[in-house]
Amino acid sequence: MPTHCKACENTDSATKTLTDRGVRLTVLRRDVLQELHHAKQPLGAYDLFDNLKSAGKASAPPAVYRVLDFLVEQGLAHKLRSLSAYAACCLGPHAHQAIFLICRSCGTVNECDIAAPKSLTDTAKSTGFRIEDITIEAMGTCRSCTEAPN
Amino acid sequence: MPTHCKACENTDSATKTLTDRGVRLTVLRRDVLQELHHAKQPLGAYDLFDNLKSAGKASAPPAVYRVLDFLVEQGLAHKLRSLSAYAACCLGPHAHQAIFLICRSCGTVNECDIAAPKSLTDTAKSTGFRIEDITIEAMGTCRSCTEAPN
DNA sequence: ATATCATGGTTATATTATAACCTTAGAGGG
DNA sequence: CCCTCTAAGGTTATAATATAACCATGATAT
Repeated sequence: MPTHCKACENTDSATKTLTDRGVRLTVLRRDVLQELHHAKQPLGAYDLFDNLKSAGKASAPPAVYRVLDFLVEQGLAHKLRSLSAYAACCLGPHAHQAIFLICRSCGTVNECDIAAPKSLTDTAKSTGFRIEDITIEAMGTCRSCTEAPN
Repeated sequence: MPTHCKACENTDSATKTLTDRGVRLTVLRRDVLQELHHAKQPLGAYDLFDNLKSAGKASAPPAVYRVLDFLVEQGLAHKLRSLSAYAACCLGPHAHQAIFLICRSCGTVNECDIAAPKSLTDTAKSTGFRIEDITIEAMGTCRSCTEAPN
């Protein structure tokens, strides 16, 4: 493994963010985050669990779920509800509205930093609904899978 | 039960749509749809199953899941991924982009008929991603729960 | 040093969803 | 009207996802 691994750099940078926030960065948390950063696709909680387990790094599912909740809370990972899976945030560790384009065919996910639709925030505002969390996910087929179907 | 039940009317209207489409409307499908229309909140597959089971109308979970898939396909119901639950579509049986405001506190859901954010469709177009299905859900707190917290 | 609290371990189980295979019943052709 | 074909549903078992509840450990702060 070369020194210049983009995924590791991302992990390091996220790690630094946590430290700066005064939040505790444990080995397990870092391991999970690292796995997510190295994955080409979102990983299910049990994918993560199995990997960490094999490496002698995780004990049981609850540990993994706790870490995932933590990472999502900290804005370092996202839960993709359409997949029941998790992905490292690739847009910086600030809270943001992320939108996902998920390819049904190859499973890759494209995270976009676009604002919530105005019509949505307008509706919320006019009905007095306080938005706390937005999920926006588009399932479909990415260009390369369209052009070179399996 | 009075003759003028809004939920029943909705069910009838949806029912008619199916018939017009030449799609088969079975007793089970109608029962599930009716349950969804009468529910104040989205129902989980097992909520539906338990209710139908008690009424001697359903056999086992797969039957319910099959009906739910069917109803979603036909645009008569929606799956709310944030809740792992299902709600009758209250906007007409045409395929449409629905957006949901889900109150964490009282569980009620507000279905809005707003278009997908332009920024999303633009991004998809520019990257060659073919969108097949969009999930947009906002979790939060509705006005009445904000004003009269439990 | 020790009390406190966040973290993780552990066991068990809840909840959501589907695979695989068989039976029934409705639609349509003869 | 009967037969065939197929869509729908029944049935059993199990997979996949997630959490409850309680205990052990180890960092932190005074």
